[in-house]
Amino acid sequence: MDTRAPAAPERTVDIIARLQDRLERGRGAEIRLVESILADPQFAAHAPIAQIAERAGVSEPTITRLARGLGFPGTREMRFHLAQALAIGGAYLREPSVPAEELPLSAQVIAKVASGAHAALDLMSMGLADVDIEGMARQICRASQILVYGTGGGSSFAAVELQNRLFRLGLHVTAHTDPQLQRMSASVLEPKAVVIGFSVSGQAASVRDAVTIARQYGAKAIVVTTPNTPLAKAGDALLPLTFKEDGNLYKPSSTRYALLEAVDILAMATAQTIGPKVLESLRRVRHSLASQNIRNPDLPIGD
Amino acid sequence: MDTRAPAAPERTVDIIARLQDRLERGRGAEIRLVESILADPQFAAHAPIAQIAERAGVSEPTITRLARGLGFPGTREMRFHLAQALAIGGAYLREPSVPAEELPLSAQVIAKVASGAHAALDLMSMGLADVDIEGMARQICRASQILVYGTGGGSSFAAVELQNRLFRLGLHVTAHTDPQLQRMSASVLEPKAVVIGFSVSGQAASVRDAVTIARQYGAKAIVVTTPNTPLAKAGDALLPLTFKEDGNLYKPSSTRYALLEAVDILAMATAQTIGPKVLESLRRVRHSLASQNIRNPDLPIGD
DNA sequence: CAAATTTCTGTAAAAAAATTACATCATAGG
DNA sequence: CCTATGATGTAATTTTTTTACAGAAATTTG
Repeated sequence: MDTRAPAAPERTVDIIARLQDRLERGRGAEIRLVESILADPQFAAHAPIAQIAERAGVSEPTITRLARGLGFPGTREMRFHLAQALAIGGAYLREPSVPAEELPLSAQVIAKVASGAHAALDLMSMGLADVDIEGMARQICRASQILVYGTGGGSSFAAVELQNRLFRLGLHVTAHTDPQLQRMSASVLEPKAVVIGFSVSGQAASVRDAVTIARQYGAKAIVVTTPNTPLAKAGDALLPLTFKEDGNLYKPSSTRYALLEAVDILAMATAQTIGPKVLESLRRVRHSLASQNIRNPDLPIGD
Repeated sequence: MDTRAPAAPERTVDIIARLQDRLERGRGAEIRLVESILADPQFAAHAPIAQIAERAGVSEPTITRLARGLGFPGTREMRFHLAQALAIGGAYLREPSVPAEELPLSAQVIAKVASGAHAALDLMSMGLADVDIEGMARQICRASQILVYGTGGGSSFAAVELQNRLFRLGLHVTAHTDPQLQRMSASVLEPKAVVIGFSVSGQAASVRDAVTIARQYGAKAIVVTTPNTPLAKAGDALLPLTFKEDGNLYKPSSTRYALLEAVDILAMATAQTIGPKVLESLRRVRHSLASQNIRNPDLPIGD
């Protein structure tokens, strides 16, 4: 029997992304198979394995092996996930194969934006596999004060958003998007402060300076940025930002979705580390809003 | 052999509705089976037929018969449609394929955030099928002035973000997150202005007021909000916000991803409507940043 | 550069799953 | 109360999937 344990599946990433990933890594027969599945996923989702194998020019066991390789227990599970991906992402599958010109403009725009966003999230998730997020969360919730830095469209947005998420947890957090304020605030830190620096490019000088200054005064620095950049090297702990721009100039950068994911992951991990007592803080935030005009408890906190 | 031609499948009606229909019409064993499938469609969509039969307390052929009765050639097809229906219904959206308890905390957090984000995007995309985004884009790019309103965490974030995206296109756009400024600015609009109002709840009084005031002065109003809410009724054109909160209190609301998608769709559609001359505006924005420290042309504009 | 080892991949056999054929049982109509 | 129709289960059959194994290809090592 083949006793290799199935490779750890990339559990958070959708099946199409995983299949595309295999195109790079895989070998002969598997590549033919994956190409064939991606070329007509609809077919692969219903057809018996024998027919899929025939079309792809591979043997039947290769299909079972692919399913296992992707982390599924068998082909039935792989089919299930393929069917779901098709239902959802008809648009975002195989961008090039759909002659975009034939669709109405609205549908094209939706497809482009959604596929870019999904792809950005998937890529980001994949790069996070070996990151010690728990450790970062522990540092954040032990900090006496938290300063978040980010400059420029995407990064300042992420910094502000992280401030919004962390203050709800009852933490002392301040975001600075102004370069001067970043350097200034870093030089008057409390002891046991933690700073968090965002920069997509990893080049933002003010953020790097602020991080460096903060560390000189004994603060810990978490940086959310592209690996092997000046900022990445300046921090204590790196949350790597993985992204790929698609060069569509009309479409806003999908990297913002990856940044938002990074923010949410830090915020959620911190909330869980603090534990149930954050629920009280969240309840109070909600309560203060309830006095306004928002009654539905299913709505997100704060509109 | 059973020579009855399979009944023509009701392609227009989804499988869940058809199953519910069977509950009325059907007989003993079939009813038990359908009840069992509807109780846990997840399971029915991937379990082997033998297990489904056992749970429902029916024999295996009954399942094949049900599938035929619904108009499918066999159980494989029924499974396929069930999986798709589940995906669309949002009951199951890119859940990790492995029980969460076995994963380390970090991986759980990543999985929760990522699957929530994917789900929010998918749900949003689906609700956009019949929306006249082109029309909205035309109005935006013809406007003499654009005012964007949003109050509260998610909605103000979206308003500011849309401002960021539209000013890059060379448009005259201002976002207001302050309730007083919203009402005030709406009452001093230029002729041929367009206002865009964001509210997740659809209840935000200041946004609704501003939209109403703006329309009294002849401006067109696009609203991005939940259908059938006060704000939705107050606008000229609705970009419907479709979302479902999952009740995980530790996780930041995934609805922000849907808002970001709405922003990007409006921005991209507008950019395309304006056409190639926006590229010049975008180039200038980039150029002004290049004088700073950012050299890599693959990076998103503005970090 | 050849030998050895590891990794792929197909064939064929086995196991599992789904379907068919048929017998039985229940039920509605006479 | 019997008969006829249709529903349901059992068992046999067919189809589909998976496993086991062996040969081929690729990679590493001496």
